[in-house]
Amino acid sequence: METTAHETARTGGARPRTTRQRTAILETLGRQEDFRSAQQIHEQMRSGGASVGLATVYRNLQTLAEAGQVDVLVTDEGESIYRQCAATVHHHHLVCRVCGRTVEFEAPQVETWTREMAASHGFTAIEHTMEIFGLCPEHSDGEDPQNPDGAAAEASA
Amino acid sequence: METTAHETARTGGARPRTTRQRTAILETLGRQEDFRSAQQIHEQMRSGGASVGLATVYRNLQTLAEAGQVDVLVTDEGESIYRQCAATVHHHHLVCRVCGRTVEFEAPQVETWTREMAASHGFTAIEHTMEIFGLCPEHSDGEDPQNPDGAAAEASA
DNA sequence: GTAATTGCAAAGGATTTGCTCTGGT
DNA sequence: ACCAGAGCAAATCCTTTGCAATTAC
Repeated sequence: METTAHETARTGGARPRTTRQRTAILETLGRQEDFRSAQQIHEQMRSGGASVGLATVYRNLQTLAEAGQVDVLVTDEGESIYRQCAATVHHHHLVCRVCGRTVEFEAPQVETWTREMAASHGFTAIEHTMEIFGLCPEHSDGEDPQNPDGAAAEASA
Repeated sequence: METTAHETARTGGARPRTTRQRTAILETLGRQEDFRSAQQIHEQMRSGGASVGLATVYRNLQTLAEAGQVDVLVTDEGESIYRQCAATVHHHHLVCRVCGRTVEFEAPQVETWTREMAASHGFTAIEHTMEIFGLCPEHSDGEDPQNPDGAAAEASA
């Protein structure tokens, strides 16, 4: 992929440069408490007066995601949405279908259980995804318990 | 589901016409024991001698998915993959990252736990997704012949 | 006979990539 | 100065859609 001749012999030796755009993106992410798509973030930044290219936003989000600095989710429409999470360890999300508000949580027992279950089938190198969607307290009152939106996994704001 | 009966439009059901293509698609799905993308299915059908348009495959898979006759998963690359599952009730999947071999399973305790957890945060109308990926027994030891990328970047959450 | 279905091919939408220019360090 | 990073547009990829020709019923 990349044959870097000049490489600081450092593990994962990518040292991110502090550019105006990168800073702005991180700052924007810091304000979000919900998941947003790259395009939404880009548009939001522009509205806020920042001058950033869409490709740059995509590239940075990708980098940040790989670095584990942001969490990524893929909606059922195949769109990637990002969020800067407080937790740095493996965790899951409880997302409000209406406002996108997100609660992070850990589920040690689920981790254990899935691992055992998978192992019992002879599977290794196990990984998993788990997301919970619902209506947050603010959007629960008097709402229809049967949401017309089937398995919608949209986090629109 | 193959009863050739005269159904009055009562059960809110649109009556799908029995076309050569639709039949072929269903038959192909019946043979699969793993998740496949629309394009893969289409190609496979063509290789098998069937003459079907890609759009038709997409349209039918969409219809079948809505009807609950097939399960859909969205990969981390945003591609939709389909599979005709044995279980008709809510269930999850344990999928091999190499060959796609899939094991269906139920996880009542997880269902319960997530429900309680979400409720404790005041959330209602709870729904969730959970998929497990790994390497099946056959692909656990050796390397991945197609994906020289052992550690997949699963959108863990 | 009539309307649903098919089939291209063109259109869409999200994300990536080539290449040049800019700006950190 | 040097090279990672930014920008923009063209290029990809998957999926959807418009519309005439088919075909099930």
